[in-house]
Amino acid sequence: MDNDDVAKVLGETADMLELAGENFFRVRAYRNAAQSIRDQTVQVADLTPEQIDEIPGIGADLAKKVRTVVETGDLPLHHELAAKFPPRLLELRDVSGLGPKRLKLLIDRLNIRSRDDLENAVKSGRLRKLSGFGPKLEQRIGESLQRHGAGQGGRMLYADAARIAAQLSAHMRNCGAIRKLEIAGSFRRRRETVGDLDVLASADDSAAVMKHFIGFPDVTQVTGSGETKASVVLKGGMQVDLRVVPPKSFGAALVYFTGSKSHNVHLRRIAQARGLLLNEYGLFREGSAVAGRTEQEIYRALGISWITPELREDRGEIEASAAGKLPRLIERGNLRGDLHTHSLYTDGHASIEAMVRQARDNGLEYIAITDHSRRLAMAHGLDPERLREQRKEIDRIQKKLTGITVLQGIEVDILEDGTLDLPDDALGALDWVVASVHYKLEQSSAQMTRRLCKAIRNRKVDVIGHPSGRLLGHREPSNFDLSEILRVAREEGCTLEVNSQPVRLDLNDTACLAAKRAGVKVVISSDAHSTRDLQLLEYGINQARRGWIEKDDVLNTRPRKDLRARR
DNA sequence: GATCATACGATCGTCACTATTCATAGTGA
Repeated sequence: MDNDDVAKVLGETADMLELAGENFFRVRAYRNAAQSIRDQTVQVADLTPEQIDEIPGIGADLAKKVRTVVETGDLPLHHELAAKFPPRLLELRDVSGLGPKRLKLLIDRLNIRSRDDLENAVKSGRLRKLSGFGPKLEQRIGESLQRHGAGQGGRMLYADAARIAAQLSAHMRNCGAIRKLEIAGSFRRRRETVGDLDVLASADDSAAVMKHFIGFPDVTQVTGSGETKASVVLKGGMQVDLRVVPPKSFGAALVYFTGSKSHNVHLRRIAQARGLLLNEYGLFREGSAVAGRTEQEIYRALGISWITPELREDRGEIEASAAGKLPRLIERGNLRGDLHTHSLYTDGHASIEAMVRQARDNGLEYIAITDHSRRLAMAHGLDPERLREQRKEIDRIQKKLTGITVLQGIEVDILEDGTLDLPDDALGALDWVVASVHYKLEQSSAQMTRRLCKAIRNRKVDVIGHPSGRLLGHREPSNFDLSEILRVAREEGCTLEVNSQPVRLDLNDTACLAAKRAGVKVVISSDAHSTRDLQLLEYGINQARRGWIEKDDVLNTRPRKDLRARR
């Protein structure tokens, strides 16, 4: 059990307690504990009960329960509650417009037990007849269901897939028969969501590899198993396919299974034009192998240089490679600072000092603390008065700590008319201003374009945070005219954020590419709400790399003194 | 269920928006 597993049990317990009508504060205690555990940088499994008790938000009772979860993988309370509700109920948690109260009503009155039940109830118009429901709610719920079903198509966030991939790779490495191992597919291309994992192994004894693979502890079902191929379903529903190939074909298979499909089609066309045949077994001329052992070998034989998986979408990378003009993509080591982070002043879970120390330990030269502005009441957003208090604390910390520069920033809300949630003089006193939209995201494209452009034109604004506002699997991006936004950003010298939260990754890859082509700089930021979150930069980097972003396209690769050319 | 602290019992992020019972409950950030 790692921290995320433990947190998941507590979080689900909270959900079910809430549904059972439990005291709201008890529910929140479980939720807070789950969050606290997610924030930990050490594994709770390695801690004594006393040490667990010291984690904020965890008292004697929950500490005991955490130990139980760690030791048994389960919690009696969780078990008990789960027995009271339909087994597939938790899949309804994320439906927009459905909270615990309405969900409870649906279970009790309409005997809704799954997504399918709910979908049928919506279709037959039964929802609107319930007291408290009406046509509009019914429609909203129907739309949300559709978005979930179609939009993500059962895909998992990259970060979640990465966790599974790491565990699986560790397991597979214990298999002596394996010579080489890669997880290919969209995971290797670092797409923002991943449908399934394609594991590729090279070995002479494939039977031994098969056996070892099926023995992975999280396997719940073996859906196929032959001599060189096996498919399993893991706990949590992720499908994993394994292919075992001989070493002489490993490179070819890796190209083939990494994709994308359109990239592969393009490669095969090039092979054909040269009188070659490319497939998953190798590159052949008149039946005899020309290449196949490594990817490099294959690309070289096709007359182009190796292309990093993130670029393999047939968006011009093959032409660029042929012309020797592949971009030198941004790397984690290029980033000097993080320009979007939160602290206890609003909805962060760590003190400013803790955030700064962690950033320094991570090798950053500067960090901007950018808490929310007052419009976000739930986060206890800052007004000018509290901003001044925060400035004093930052100054104090800056005096105490060397080796890192602390900037005072803000994540100021862009109000619905495009004005900002704080007056210009308050913003003017700050070192860094992120401006973001957090509500009324469903405006028309014309309205949203105007709103964002107005914010961009405000000279106090340095960067637009998570520009589209999307939440993968939960909320569609808002509509706006990207080329107009880019035109104005370019004109004004304003930058756009690549937010590294796994559920955001916003700008997305194609928008990154559009920004680069429009001459607009991006800022890659963690939007960290805890010290642990500061590591999320990795995911923003992935997305930026998929969007052809190079070091010079990214503002926070510059030294602190060169950050604000704009004002 | 955790935390604070007149040490047992009170307190625990807030507010805008939506839909419906049009003043209020529920949700969402």
